[in-house]
Amino acid sequence: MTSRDPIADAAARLLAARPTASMAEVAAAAGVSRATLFRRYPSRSALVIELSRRAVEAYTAAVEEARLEEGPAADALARLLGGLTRLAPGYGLLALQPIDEAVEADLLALAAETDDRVRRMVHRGQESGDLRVDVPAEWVLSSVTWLVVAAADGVRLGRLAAGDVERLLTMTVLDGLRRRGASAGDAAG
Amino acid sequence: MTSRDPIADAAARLLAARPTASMAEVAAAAGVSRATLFRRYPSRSALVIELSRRAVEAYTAAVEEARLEEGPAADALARLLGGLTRLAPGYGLLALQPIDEAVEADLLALAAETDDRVRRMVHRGQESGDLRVDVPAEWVLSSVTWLVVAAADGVRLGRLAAGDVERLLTMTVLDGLRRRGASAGDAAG
DNA sequence: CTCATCTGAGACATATATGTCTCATGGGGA
DNA sequence: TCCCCATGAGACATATATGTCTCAGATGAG
Repeated sequence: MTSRDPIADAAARLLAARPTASMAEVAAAAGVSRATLFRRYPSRSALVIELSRRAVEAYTAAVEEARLEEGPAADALARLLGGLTRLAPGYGLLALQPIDEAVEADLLALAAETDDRVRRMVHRGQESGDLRVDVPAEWVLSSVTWLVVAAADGVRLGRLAAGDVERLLTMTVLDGLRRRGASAGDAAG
Repeated sequence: MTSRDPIADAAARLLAARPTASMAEVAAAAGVSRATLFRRYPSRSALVIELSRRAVEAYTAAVEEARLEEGPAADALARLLGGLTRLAPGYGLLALQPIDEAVEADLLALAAETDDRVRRMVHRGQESGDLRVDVPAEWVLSSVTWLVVAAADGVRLGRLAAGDVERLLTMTVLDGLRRRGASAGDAAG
């Protein structure tokens, strides 16, 4: 996950994994001094807002790139998982940072449009027989979001190989959500 | 999730959902004053250690109650999910609290024995043909752990009904991890 | 070589959180 | 009714974190 701002990237990774980290620790993780961090971001709150904005943008971009309206829903879901797997190490648990409520409301509103695209993909998959109908789109959204965090955490702890997680995720999520009887590669049940 | 100590229960729930909450906020959530909280737990660190100990104990008890050595592994996994679903609201993200490294090492060692029981259940399920063999036990452990957190989070946010989550989890996790061709209730593929 | 820009280090002020202590109050048991 | 225990509230001290500022040094461009 790359961005134009290595300080923001390092900060996001640290705060995603360690929500209670101080600004001194964030600066150290970013390889700069506290003074430089504060030159770039005037407060911890400003930093968290910026990182949260980037997280929502990255999520929206990943959903865009997954082209959820194209092809079988299962394939679209696989593409989505690929994109989100790349985001999770840097953004996964950032939502745990305290943030101004008005800003949070704005960000949630932005993310809501993107969430809706995912829901619509789930619904069309259920209508086409591609995805199981006994699972609400809400659960698909939640489980996908948290499983990419699980994958990132497993890699961070050295329990999973980074090269394996996308395949594992895709396999297990698809088999958990696909309609019974459908298999990988099938377009019909 | 009930315990003999309502202060500890409330503290665990708050810190699981909001890792950056202060002791004042913990006290408020527990319905006691800061003075009383400090009478019961001499420091934030002491509180976090106690809550972490309880989390590991509860995890161990849930794995014990799931009787992972009995019956088909898929059934054992379903029982485990049921037990862990009840734990997640109170303990899910508690691991994000900073804790003394020596204490953490002790707790990890305790949890490791319980983790091994889960791994053994996965292995015997793979040997018996009950669970898919292309997914490492590590991923089973990770995904189960984080999906129960996802379920708890979904309920907390009002997106999922508490009564539904165990069924949704069990269905989707089992279908994601079961060997291809096996179905609910089957003992053979 | 000079100058502008950026940075790190550390001092300092402020804010917040933690932890301690004291006193008044309330509840329950004898 | 009395006494003991537990509690809340708030004051206070200490620690930690945040945020600001200044100065020296390094780097790169002209």
